[in-house]
Amino acid sequence: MQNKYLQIYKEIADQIQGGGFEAGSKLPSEHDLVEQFQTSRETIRKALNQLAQNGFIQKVQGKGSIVLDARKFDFPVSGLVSFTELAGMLGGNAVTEVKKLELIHPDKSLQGALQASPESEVWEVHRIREIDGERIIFDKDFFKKMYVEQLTEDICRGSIYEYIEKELGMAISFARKEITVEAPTEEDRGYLDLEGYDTVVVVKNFVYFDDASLFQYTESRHRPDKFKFVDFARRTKA
Amino acid sequence: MQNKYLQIYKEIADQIQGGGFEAGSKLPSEHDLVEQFQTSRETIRKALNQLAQNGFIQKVQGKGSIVLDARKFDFPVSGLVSFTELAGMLGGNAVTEVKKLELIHPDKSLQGALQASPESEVWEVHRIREIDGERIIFDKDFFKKMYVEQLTEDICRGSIYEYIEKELGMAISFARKEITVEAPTEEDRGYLDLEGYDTVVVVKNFVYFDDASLFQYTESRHRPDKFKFVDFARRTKA
DNA sequence: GAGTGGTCTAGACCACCAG
DNA sequence: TGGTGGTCTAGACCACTCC
Repeated sequence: MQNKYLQIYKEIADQIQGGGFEAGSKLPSEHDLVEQFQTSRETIRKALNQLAQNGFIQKVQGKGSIVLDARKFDFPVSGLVSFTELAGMLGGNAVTEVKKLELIHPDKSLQGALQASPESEVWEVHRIREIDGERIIFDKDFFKKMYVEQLTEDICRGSIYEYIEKELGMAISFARKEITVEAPTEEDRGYLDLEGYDTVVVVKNFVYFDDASLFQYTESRHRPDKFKFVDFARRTKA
Repeated sequence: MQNKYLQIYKEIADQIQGGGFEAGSKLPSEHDLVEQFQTSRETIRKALNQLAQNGFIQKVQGKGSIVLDARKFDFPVSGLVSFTELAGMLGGNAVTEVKKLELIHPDKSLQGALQASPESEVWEVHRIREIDGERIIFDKDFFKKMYVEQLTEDICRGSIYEYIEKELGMAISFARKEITVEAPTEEDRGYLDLEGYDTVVVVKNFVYFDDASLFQYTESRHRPDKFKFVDFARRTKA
């Protein structure tokens, strides 16, 4: 165990999710929590700030911390509903098919997106995501080879993300997403079961490491009817 | 003037945006900043955490704070590219047309979305957003009347948001967004210049006040080719 | 080992909300 | 007026990076 404020965060978060605190009621005051957890007030405040950022409570000056209804928001609190979550929601079976797995030299536009030189090597991965036999999502990933030496079809069938964090021990720090709607390319038509839809939802993802270096560029191309994105934006104070 | 850490945040943010710090270089250490601003380290750290959250810097333990290239990201850092920003980007003229402005009693689905009783009164506002004569966005807004007594066409032609924060002095605290793609309704076809597109991008917005009460529900329905959403997600530590 | 950011403390004063 | 959260301080120790 470590990180006292994270322990406190987890304990309170569990209590809220488990119904230990009623939605709409108030948390004990920071002063009370200091006594309860035998710690300093700033540490309690760090835990409460995490709770507020993650949608568990809402802090109101002069009044207290109001417990929000965490269950009202079908998870995740924020972010793209991922392929496996989507499959779970729809109750279907999820299959990933790797269509391409090659080392390439980046072209002009990719050099810009990845901040890579023309001579550098880049993994290009194409994956099709199927649910109940329907090809719903076409994922195009580009990784700098200097960060990921080996990439196999097996790894690609799972979550490349997870592989990198767990196996390679590199911390993915933040990501910038852009969502637009475009006309399908020939590639899209070949890969996806578009069923008459003449648009695809394109999610462009720029993923960075902890040291601020750009690591991955991904395009996720979705059939429009199966797409859902959820964002829980919050004005945070420090 | 107040809030020392916000002043420090602004000063450093301005320097980064003005090119005073090279992208990729490092900020002075927290220790140095303590001396420079004659304050305590925790205050400096609050300012730096804000900078990190807003995409100006990236903190790396044991190394320092790396300056990111703020200009690389066309603004805003995060969030829906709003109507007026969109108009600015496209260089066109923006016009808002108010199609409906009425007090209604919420139906079943709206009662759920707004957490309102059937007897309560709710403002319903329909607005069409035009750029260069093309009707691009159809905004459907619902406000609880208990929060906003008066609403005029004039107010609706501008930003209702801004009106509430500035005039009514209520602090809007956080919002939950859901983005999906749907087939256009008859209403959409009547209001928007869809030009053959057979989808609309639907952004559902749930807006809350500081005291965690739900205040507004909005549906923003976009012609797909003019839609863009940007999200700058970040793993934050406290 | 020197320097960096990450956590934690114990106390202070302020701004805001309620009765 | 008493209780709440918001800011700020000065110091301590730890974990990590780099030489």
